[in-house]
Amino acid sequence: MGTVSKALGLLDILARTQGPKGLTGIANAAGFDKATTRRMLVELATNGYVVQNADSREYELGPALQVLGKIREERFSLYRTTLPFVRTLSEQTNETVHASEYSAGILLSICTEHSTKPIRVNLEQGQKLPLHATASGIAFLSASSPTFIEAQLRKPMVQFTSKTLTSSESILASIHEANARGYSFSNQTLQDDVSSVAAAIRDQSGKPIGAIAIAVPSLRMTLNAISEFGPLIQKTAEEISQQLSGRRARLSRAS
Amino acid sequence: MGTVSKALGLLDILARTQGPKGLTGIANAAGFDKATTRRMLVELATNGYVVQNADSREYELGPALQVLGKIREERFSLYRTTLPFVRTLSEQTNETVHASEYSAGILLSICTEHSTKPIRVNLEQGQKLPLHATASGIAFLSASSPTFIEAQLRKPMVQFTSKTLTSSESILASIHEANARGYSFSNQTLQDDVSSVAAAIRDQSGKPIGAIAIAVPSLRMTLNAISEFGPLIQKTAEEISQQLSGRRARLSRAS
DNA sequence: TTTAATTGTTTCATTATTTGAACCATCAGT
DNA sequence: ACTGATGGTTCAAATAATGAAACAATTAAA
Repeated sequence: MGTVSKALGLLDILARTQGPKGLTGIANAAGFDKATTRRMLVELATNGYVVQNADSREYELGPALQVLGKIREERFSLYRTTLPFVRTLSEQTNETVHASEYSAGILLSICTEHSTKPIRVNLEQGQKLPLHATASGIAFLSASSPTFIEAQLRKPMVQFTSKTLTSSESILASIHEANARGYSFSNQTLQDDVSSVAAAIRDQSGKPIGAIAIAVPSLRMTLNAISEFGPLIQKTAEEISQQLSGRRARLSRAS
Repeated sequence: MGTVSKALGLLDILARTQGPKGLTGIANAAGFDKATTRRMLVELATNGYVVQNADSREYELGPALQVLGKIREERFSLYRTTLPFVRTLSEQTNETVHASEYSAGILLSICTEHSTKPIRVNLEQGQKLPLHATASGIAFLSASSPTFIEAQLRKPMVQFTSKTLTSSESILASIHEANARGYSFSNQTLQDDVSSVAAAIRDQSGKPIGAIAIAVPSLRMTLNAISEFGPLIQKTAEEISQQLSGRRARLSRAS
């Protein structure tokens, strides 16, 4: 692993843990030496990616991330487009709904709205969704080219739960099912007791760029629920894809 | 410069230039070798910080930045707090208004609203504001501790325009003036034909954490304008500081 | 108050990664 | 087919990263 990835890993740690963290805590979490960790944090700090509290000496995410995030959002905002859809879908179903964007072999959850029910699926900001072990991933694959699918299936697949599918054959079967139905379905493949339905979001050319999913406690994911949520998520994904392709002109005319 | 800083510099380049960029373009802009640049871009890409268009092979900022930016914003959002103030101030004055946050020796512009006048000050997203050469910086310094000021004045100060102040004495004089008036004033110290008034934003303890400024084409920055904008920016900065300290409880009660 | 323990910071010889010139591959235009 | 760009790859040499250990500073315990 290169030095850059290690440093970026520190950002991930700061993002995942709530609140600021001390040097040794970060070093332990990352598995790096104190000295190494510190040098990286200092370097990140001089670039504004983290800030160190002058009193407590603890580190936190820095303003540069906000700046870059906002620039990225202005240029290409799957987030902005999906947000209203995710919201309404979550209100309609009162279940957790999330959109994700493909990047570097995985889907990155970019937009989540939680159910208000006492038992609900909880999703962290920026949760990583492996292609082989999530409904979103299967939906994404089912909208991908055969060569892409092949390449992904050749990669090693982590077994997250006892129900995670890790063989090419079983994944291909899921993909075919998803293609037949128009949406994908996963049952506890990434986390125990979580089931999801998902559909791919596509760009103008039809190439998938992400996915949207409804994540439900497996208890509530009955056949009835599937047949209600499935078509819903399929329709929503299509609407988002359409808005991403065609409607830009119309939107800018209106503003 | 460490490898990490170099890689982060690439992100900066992608942020500054509009739209995607090819490998050689980025390498040239950064002044690194193609091979070096590529290795870094690949590493950034595998972490989601940049994405490469599969067809054009061009690179762009990646979704990880949005994710981290949003997490940071949730935890500590000077941006969210200042945005409404920046907006109303910009409407009131019809001039460019921007807020900035201190990080690693400079102020980072985090929130800008532009004037609608044909001649206006234009400010890039994430513009870096050196402490010695901007009204925001002087305002920030004038709210800082003597030891901090001293440390900053010992650093080398870049001469951006013919009017940039680069001696400790002249900067100290500006700081004292700002303290006397309650707001700072700069005249073409960073860019030609741009004048600004600014005031510091403080946290609970009174320590400055950023600044807010009105940036005006020097032509329009008359004595009248200064005496109108100055007290305005001072009052706004105080309101923001108050909201950052005390009002969190009240706001959450209201929601 | 003294002692011990914890955390942050610096150093420096060792080690491993980064570097960049040269090379190859691919594509677009002539 | 030739030419000039651009993206991508290789590998010995150069350099930067590493981490154990020492040190400092702060906090907790005795």
